[in-house]
Amino acid sequence: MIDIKLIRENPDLVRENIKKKFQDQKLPLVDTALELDRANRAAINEASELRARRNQLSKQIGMLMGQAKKDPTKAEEAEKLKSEVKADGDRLAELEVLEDRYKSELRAVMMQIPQIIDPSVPIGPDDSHNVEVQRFGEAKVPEFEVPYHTELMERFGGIDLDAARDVAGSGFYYLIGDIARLHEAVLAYARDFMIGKGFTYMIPPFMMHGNIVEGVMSQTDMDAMMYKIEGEDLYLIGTSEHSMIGRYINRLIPAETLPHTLTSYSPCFRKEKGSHGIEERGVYRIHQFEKQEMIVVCRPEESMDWYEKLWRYSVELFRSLDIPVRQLECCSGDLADLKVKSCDIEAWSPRQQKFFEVCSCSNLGDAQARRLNIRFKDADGKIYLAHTLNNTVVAPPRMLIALLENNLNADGTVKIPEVLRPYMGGKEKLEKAPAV
RNA sequence: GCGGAAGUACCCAAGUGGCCGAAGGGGCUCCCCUGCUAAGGGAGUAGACGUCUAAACCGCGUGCGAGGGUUCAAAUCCCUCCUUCCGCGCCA
Repeated sequence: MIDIKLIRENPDLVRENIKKKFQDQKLPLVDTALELDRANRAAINEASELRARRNQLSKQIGMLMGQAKKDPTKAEEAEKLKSEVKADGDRLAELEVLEDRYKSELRAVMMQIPQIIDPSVPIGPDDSHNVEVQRFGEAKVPEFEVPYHTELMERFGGIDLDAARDVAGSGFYYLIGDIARLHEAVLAYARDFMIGKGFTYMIPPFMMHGNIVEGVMSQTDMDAMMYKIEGEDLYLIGTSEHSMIGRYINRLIPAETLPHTLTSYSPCFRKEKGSHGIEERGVYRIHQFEKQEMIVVCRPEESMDWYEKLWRYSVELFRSLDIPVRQLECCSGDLADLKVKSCDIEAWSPRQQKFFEVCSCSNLGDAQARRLNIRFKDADGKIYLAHTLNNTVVAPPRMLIALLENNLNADGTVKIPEVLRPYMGGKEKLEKAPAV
């Protein structure tokens, strides 16, 4: 959400931004917002004048009522004033309804107007125009054939999708034995990696109220992603970012504690509406997965530096697991409405001989902060909206695909990267095992 | 889940319809006094949001857990919800 003042002062900038995001159908919203804003302020002004009058007269009535005990004529005066105040009551009630209506209509419109994107964001209509910025590590194609990841996992007795379908439907999994252990090893390693970078480890709620959902994501994302608990004002989180940012609702953060650099663990639940391609079977796109996340809440002028740091942490982590990656920058049309700038870290798939998304790093600017009222008080006493960022450290089910494929040996075993071995009881490789 | 109590500013806390946007402490800030001190005295201390404004000050409005209602007028009366505490029950 952007500042209404920006629309008042510079509507053309806002329109230009909408065009850059190829959302021309939203252009009329700018005028709608201006109109509602004007009407809203007019209603506020008239209503507060009436309230001021009422307050004043009511005070006089109070005094007259007091005096009426000695002097009965004062009671008549009081009655006269009462009817005067009452006469304004209807108009005030009308204005109050208008105020509420304009306010909520304006908010609804403002929620649809996209965040102003960073000037550095490449312009393009959709994800086909995303830009590869840089590669890290050598993307190798082995001599031997690399099987589909579910087949690899089955080789080590590590997955049962059939039973998961019976129990919860497609999009769920049982991980078993060393694969399950490797999954947890990756999470534990990622957690410690971020703690080593000075981040604070946190485990947030896995459910949240509707108002938090609205604060952290756009309506379209919400419809496509979120599971609601029946009969309760509760949603399952789609990522720990949701409840981690929600934690800051209505907070006035002491400036000296900034930046807040946090790393959170949570399971994530997503509807993943619609059907997906043959390459998204197995544990690639699922309704439930686990993720280690990084969250930063910082001063506005620092958010771009943090953005750079955050995606580099992802690269560093994947490189420490011998997985080649690349940075892919989101173009304007592919950028979610709340985001100022965003990029994906993609891991190399030797089987597909292409990169696939494993991390998503975003600078939300003040968009979430304005929706959720997340502010900080500076040393000079002034109050500003904070900036929020998030990035994946690692989401193990999906990243295991890259891990298994890139560390596959010719003999069919999988090398366990050294950094993970302490979390695997010292084990150096995965070997054939029967499924249980 | 059942029963009971409570939510007032940074903290504690008074306040049951009208000069209450809110007594009194503590804390904090500033000042004064004093050389032996975790002493005494004085002053200040509702922030925030909205509106007005070129902007700021001022003014006005909102604001006593949240949302409704009654009333000329609500911290105060009524309703709903949330949270916390104490019992009982249940459960990792």
